Amino acid sequence: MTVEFSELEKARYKKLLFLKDQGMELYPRKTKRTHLSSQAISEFEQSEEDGDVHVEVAGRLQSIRSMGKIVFAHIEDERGKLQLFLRRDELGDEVFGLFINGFDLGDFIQASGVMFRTRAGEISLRVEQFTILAKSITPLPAGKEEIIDGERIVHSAFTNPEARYRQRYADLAVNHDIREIFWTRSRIMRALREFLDEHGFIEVETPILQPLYGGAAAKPFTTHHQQLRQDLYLRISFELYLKRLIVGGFERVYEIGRDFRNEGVSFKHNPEFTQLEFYIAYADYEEVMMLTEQMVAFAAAKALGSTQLQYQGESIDLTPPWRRLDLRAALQKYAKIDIADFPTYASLEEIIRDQGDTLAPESTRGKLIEALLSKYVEPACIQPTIIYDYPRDISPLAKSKVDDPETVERFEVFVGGMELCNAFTELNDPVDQEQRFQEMRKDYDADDKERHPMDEDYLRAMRYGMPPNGGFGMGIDRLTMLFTDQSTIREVILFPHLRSKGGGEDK
RNA sequence: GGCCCGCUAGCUCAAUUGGCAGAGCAACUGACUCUUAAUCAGUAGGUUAUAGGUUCGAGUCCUAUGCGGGUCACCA
Repeated sequence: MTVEFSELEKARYKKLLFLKDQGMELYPRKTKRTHLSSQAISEFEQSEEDGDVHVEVAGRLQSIRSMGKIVFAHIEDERGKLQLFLRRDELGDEVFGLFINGFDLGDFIQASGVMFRTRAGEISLRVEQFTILAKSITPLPAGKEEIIDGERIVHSAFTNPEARYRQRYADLAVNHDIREIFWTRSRIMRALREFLDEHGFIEVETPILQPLYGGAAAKPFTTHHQQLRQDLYLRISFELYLKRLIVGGFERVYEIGRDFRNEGVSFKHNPEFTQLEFYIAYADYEEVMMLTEQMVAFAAAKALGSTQLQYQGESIDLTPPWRRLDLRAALQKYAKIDIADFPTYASLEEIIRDQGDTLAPESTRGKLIEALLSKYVEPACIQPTIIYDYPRDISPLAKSKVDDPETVERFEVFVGGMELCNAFTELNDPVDQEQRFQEMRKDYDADDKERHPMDEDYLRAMRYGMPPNGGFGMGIDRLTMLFTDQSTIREVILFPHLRSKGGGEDK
C-alpha cells in the first residue's frame, strides 16, 4: 500500500476484512437491479399493498439509523433515494450482524425485498437479502441533511470550493444539486446541436493542434511535436478553419469544442473553455442575429422548459426579439460619450480622461471603445441585448459597412451582465483581408506576445473565392452559467483548472 | 502580475488583550423493534498550511513560501 490509511480508514478497512471473512465478495462483477429507487416507490404507490411489489435495488448508503434490533438506512441512486428497513428477527442474527458490523456510509449496496409503508409514512424497502457492491474506505465528506417544509437543508455540507473542485467526485457524490448543473449543461449541448442540425448545418471537427493560431486576440498555449520537430499551438478559436470549409463548398458548418487561451483566470474565464461557432454562406450579420435569438431561446426551452429564467436575482427573458442597440448609441447611453464626436485616438482618450475616468492606456481608438464597452455597457445589459456595428480596427475578420469603412458589421450579445456571443458578416475579400492582417501586425509588433501571425494559407483559401457568409461564436460555459444561475464559470466546468499543489513554478 | 481576505479534527466552524486548542456532525464502545439531523451514555481524534522570527508564553503578533477566495490589470 502506497498510501497510509487514516484512523477512520483503518476502521473501515477492518470492516472490509470482516465482510471478506464472512464470505462476501467485496467487489462483485454483476449487479442485479430491477428498479431504480424512484421506480420502486411509484410502483408501490400504484397498489399500496404491503408485500405486492418485490424489487432489487442498488445504490450508495447515504444514511444509517441503527436502533438495536432494527435499522433504517437510505440508499441513493442517480435519481433518488429509498429507505431500507432491516429487522434482526427477519434476517437472523448473522445476516443482520453483517450489516451492523460491516457496512458504512458511502458503501454501494444491493438489496432486495418487498415495498411497504412505515408507520411514519415513508415508502420503504423491507430488506430480505443484501450484498455489498463496493466498499468505501475513505469516508465521504458528507454533511447531514434534513427536510423542513419540503426544503432540503444540509448541515456541515462539503462547501470548501478548492476541495470541491479538486475532488469533484466527492463533490458530486455528496452535493447532488451539482449533478443537476451538468444535466442542464448536457441538455443545452443537445438542444444546440438539434437546432443547428434542423437548420441544415453539418457538424465538423477542425484541428486543435495548429501550426498557426488565429481567429481571436489571445495568447496561445504552445506545445511541440517530437517526431516532426515542430512547434504547435492549441487553438484559440475555430474561425479560420471553419471558413476554409465555406470556401470548400459547405454552406452551413458548425463546431462545438474546446478553445485554449493562455490568459488570466477569473469568474468568467477558464484557460480551456467550450465554444460553439457556426458559419452560414450567403448570410450577413442581420440573418445571424435572427438565428441567434431563435437558437438561444430554443436551447432555453429545451434545457429549462422556459425562455424566462432567474440569474443572480434578476429575471431574464430570452424570448425574441431582443433589444438591439448600435454601439455608438449604447456608449452614448451608458458611457455618456458620443464616439462620433471623437474620431481619433487622441481626442477620445482626452474626453475619457476629462470625464475623470481611469481606463488603462490602450494602443488604438478601437481598443479604447472596447474598454468603454466592457466597463459601462456590458454590466448594464441584464436582459439580452444585441450591440452592433463595431470599430474596424478591433475586428480584422469582419466586413465593413457599405457606407462607413471604419465600422464593421459585427455584433455581440450581452446578457446577465456578461458577453455571450460575438458574430459578424465575414470579410471575404482576400486583398482587404491581407491588408487587415498587415495592420494588425503593425499594431501588435510592439508587444511580441500578442503579435498576430499572418495566415498565408487562409489568404490563399480566400483567393480561391469565399462566398459571402455570416459567422458566430458563443461560450457554452457562460450560457450554462446563465441557465443554471451560477456566478462562476468553475461551477459549470466539471474539472476547472486549479494550480497544482506544490507546483506552479515555471521550470 | 498588484492589492485585500482566508487556511484550526474526516466535514462545517469556534477559541476574549498573546495565557491549558473546543463544539456539532462523521468515527469507535455500549443501550434501544417504526427511525428519518433518531435519541441516550461513554471513548478517541490536532506538528492550528509550511518555514523562520518576536515573547516567559503564539492558532492569535512579524517575515517568507504554498494553496485558495475576492478584486483590479490582462483578455480585437
